Amino acid sequence: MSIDGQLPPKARLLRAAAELLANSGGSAVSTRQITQLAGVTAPTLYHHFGDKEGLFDAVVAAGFDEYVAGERDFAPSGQPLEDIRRMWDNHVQFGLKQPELYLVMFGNIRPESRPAIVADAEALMEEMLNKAAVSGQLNVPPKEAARSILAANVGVTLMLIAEKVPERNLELSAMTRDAMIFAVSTEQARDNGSVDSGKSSVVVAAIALNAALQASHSDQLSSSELKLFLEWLHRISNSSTS
Amino acid sequence: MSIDGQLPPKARLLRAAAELLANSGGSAVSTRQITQLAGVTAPTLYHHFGDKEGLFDAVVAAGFDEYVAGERDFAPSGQPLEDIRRMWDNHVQFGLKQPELYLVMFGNIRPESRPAIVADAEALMEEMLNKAAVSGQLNVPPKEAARSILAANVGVTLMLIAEKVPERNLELSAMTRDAMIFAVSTEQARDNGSVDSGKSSVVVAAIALNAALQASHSDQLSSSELKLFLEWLHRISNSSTS
DNA sequence: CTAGCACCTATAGCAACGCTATATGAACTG
DNA sequence: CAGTTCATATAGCGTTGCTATAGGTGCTAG
Repeated sequence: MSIDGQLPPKARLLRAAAELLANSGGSAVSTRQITQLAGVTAPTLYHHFGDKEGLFDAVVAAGFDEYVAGERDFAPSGQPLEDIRRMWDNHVQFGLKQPELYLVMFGNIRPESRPAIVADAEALMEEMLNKAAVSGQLNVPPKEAARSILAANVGVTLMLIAEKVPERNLELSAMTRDAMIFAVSTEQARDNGSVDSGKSSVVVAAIALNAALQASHSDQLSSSELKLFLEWLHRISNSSTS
Repeated sequence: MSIDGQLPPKARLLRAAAELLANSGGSAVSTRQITQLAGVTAPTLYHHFGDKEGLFDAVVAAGFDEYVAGERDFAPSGQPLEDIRRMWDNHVQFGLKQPELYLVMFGNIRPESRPAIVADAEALMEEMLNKAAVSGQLNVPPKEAARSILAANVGVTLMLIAEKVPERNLELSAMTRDAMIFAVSTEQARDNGSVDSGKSSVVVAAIALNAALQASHSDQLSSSELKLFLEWLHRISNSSTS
C-alpha cells in the first residue's frame, strides 16, 4: 500500500502525511511511516519541508484552507452574529471530523509560541465580528470578542474530541456558543427585526436608555449586570409587540 | 546538580520530573534527563511508574492536589456563583503559573482517551455548581454547566499560555468567565458587582425610564425583577454624583 | 547464622525516532 | 557540450522510550 499516482514527491508526502495523520488514531506518526507510504526516502522530506513540523504545517495549511472554505461558505451575511454562530458550529464540526488534524492545528500548544494558525482563525472571526460591530451589534471590540469566542470554541472542541464518541453531547457546544455570542452582542442582535410603532412612554424611554448605554459604555454596572439589564430593557422595549 | 536528600528513589524521581517539567520551557523532557537528575537509572523509573506517562501521571496527581487545594481554599463566600468565579480565576492562575504542568494535565488531548484529571476538575466544579442549583441560581443542570464552564476555562487558559507573557490580557479571561457564568445562572444570581461611574446621557435616559416605569404598570418584569431593575436604574441615575 | 525469598536497582542494549553529511542522478541553461 | 541547480538516495549519527537479565539488599524462617 503506497501512494503512487505519479504525483511529484512533494505532493505524495503531503498526501501520505495527511492520510496517516487522519488514521493514526491518536498515536504518533513517524517520518519513516510517512516517507515509506509516500515511496520516498528521508532526505526528500527534509529537502521540501525542512523538518517534520514543517511537513505538518504544510498539511495543516491545506487543512486550514478547507477550514476557511467551510467558514466562508456560510456568511451570506444577512446577520453577522448568525454567521458567527455558524462559524462556531463549523469549527466544532471540523474538529470532530478530523480530530488528528485539528489537534495538530489547535491542540499543539507550547508556551510562548503561538501557532500561526490560531492567529489566522482569530483574524477570520474578527473580520466577521467587524461586520457586527459596524451594525452596532457588538458591545466589546471585535478583536477581544474574537479572541474570547475562539478560546471558548477551541476549549469546547478539545473537550468534545477527548470524549468518547457515543458520549459526545453537542448541547455543550450550543450552550457555550450562545453564551459567548450573547455576551459580546448588544440586545438588538437577538432581535430579528420586529419593528413596531405606537410605543408607550416606557418603551420609548427604554429604547433611549438602551441607545445611550450602548453609545456611552456605562461602567456603572458590571458587564454581566449590564447584559441582564439590557435583556430586561429589551423585554420592555418589545412589550408593545406581544 | 542532582536531587539527593536521601529520599527514596521514587520520591526523587517525582521531584526530578516535576522540576524538569516546570523548567523545561516547552521542550520535551526525556527519561534520561529525569533519571540522571534523580540519580537513578532507567529501570528504576519503569519499576515504579510503569512508563514515562505513568511518571507524569503521578506528577500530575501531585499537581492536581495543589490545584484542588487552591480551589478549595476559596469557597466560604456563601455565594456559590461567586465561588465559581474564583474557581475560574484560580484555574487560570494555576495554568499561567505552571504552564508545563498545566499542559500535561489539560493540554495532552488525545481522541477517545479522556484524561482522568479533567473529569476530576469537572466534578469539583460540578460540586460547587450543585450548591448554586439548590439555591435556584442555575438554569441548566450542574453537570452540563460544569462541562461548559470548564471547557471555556481550559480554552481560555490554553490561549493565554500560548501567548507571550507581555501580551497576555486577563480581560479575555474575565469576559469569558462572566459570559459563561451569566449563561448558566438565573437572574437572581447577581447582586454584588463593581460600581463605577456613568455618563450623562445615560443618566437622563435612566431617569426618564425610571419615571415612566413608575407611572405605568408594566407587567413585562416580575416584581422581583422590577425591584432589581429599578435599583440598577437608580444606580445609573446617581452616577453623575460620584 | 544461614538459606531462601521478595524487593529494588544497575549493566547493557534493542528498536525506533528525527535528522543530516555526502553523493548521485536528472534537468535545465549557457 | 560544460556548468549549474534541483531532487533524490545511501548510510549513519545521536537520542529517544523501554527492557532482558542479573546482581545487590533487607527481611523472615529454620
